[in-house]
Amino acid sequence: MASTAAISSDGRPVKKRRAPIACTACHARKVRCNVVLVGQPCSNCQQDQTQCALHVSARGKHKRRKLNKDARGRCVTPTSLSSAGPTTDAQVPPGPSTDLADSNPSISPAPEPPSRDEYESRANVEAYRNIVDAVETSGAKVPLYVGELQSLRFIFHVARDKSIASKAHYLVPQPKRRQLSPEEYACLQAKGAFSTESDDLRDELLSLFFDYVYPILPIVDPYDFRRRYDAGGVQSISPLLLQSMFLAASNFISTEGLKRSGWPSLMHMKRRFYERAKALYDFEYETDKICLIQSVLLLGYWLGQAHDRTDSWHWVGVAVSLSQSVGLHRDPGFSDVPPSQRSLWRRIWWCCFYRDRCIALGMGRAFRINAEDCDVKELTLEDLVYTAGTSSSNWNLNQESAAVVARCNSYAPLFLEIVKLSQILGEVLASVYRPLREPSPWSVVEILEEKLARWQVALDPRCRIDTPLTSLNEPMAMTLHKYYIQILHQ
DNA sequence: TTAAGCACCTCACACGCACG
DNA sequence: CGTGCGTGTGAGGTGCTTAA
Repeated sequence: MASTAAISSDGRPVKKRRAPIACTACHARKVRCNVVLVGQPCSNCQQDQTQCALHVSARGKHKRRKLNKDARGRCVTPTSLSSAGPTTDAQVPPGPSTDLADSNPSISPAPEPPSRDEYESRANVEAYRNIVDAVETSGAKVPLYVGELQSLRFIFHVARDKSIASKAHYLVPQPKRRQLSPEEYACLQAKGAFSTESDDLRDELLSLFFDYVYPILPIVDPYDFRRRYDAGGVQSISPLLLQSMFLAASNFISTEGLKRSGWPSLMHMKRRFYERAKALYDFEYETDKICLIQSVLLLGYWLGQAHDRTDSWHWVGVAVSLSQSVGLHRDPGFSDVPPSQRSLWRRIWWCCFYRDRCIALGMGRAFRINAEDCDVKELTLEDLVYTAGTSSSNWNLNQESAAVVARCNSYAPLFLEIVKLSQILGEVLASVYRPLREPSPWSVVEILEEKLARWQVALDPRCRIDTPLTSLNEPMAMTLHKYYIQILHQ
């Protein structure tokens, strides 16, 4: 009755499948609803100009009675009668049974045309397979995250392709840069978005970046960055990333450096770097999401004014959102992602984590990252230290770049401690920021105090302000960062 | 055209059985 | 004995059909 046998073009009866869910209006009128096929509003609601709301199912919420063992087998219900009759497609058990039918042509029914649902799944599988097959091609790669088994990966699951369904992270060819219209290009040019500054100022800003920004926000791989910079010059660096690095580094420029640069004031300089980067971001110039995340994290260094819509809070939110969209919050597991990429992704994720906690503390708001939704491995020294080759002379970098990478290596323990402190800070914030809950009991405060005390005891000696200098070559910036950690702790 | 009775479909859970 | 799979069954839901 419900599944009426309509007649197909070749004369065979075609079973009409029921919709898995009907809208409240169709449900009330007891008429066929196509909300699943066409989306809201369904055809009936559209025709009647009524609101199309989905009916909340109570299925599965009712506790079932225990079955009477004796009654089983003897009692023949209408359901069991219907099951004994001609099987509907819904009653065909999934998996091997269909394969068995396929292997025996004598008992296999005539092939049926795919249903609409099946057809759409096949088309999606094909589309995603093309992406996955493209992984083998050479050239720049960007991450693709297909989520959990109940999301896009479900499509692969439908296709019973276990090798695909077991992975969520992929590296796929980087999409081509969007073709800018002449007006857009002229606008970016007018803002100076492609300006690389004079050689002296650029080198000074990049040097400041790696000494003052990188130790507490190691979002780029210094070896990879300097190697590309040495080989391909400034043209090999993304304009968006470059302007963002300039912005972050300009906070640390000396008075003499500012005078030499020719900019009228520090504020003027920072505003221009920010406007250039923001213009590149708004025109969607950059297609590599990893590069986008690195850049927007740095844009968080723009403090702006009280009424600014795009302040640090905004940019950290964008960075966290983008990171989650490419799956940086999840461990890549068995995915074919090389170790160097995994390390970089981990660093970027923990940078997001640290900035999220830090901005939440500074602005007195709730943090965005729920630690329970993330299973990224803890950061280690190996993720932050470039060790290939025994000495910097083997690194295939020029002398200046090798010195930068060596200094970055020495800063590594600082960020490890910052991450540990951020994790405790998150717990402290969660215990304080409870608008709808009872204040945390004193016992929780004591536990957190103990955690902080334990962190201080276990603090890496290289990060302590009371530890004597290990070497006369220790950079001045190191001392500054040690004090920063102490302030963060207090 | 609309309202509603009711056949039967779908889902989730209980249970039995095979297998390691 | 534990685990996984297949099957039976109760409950909720859909929508065909018919009467008003």
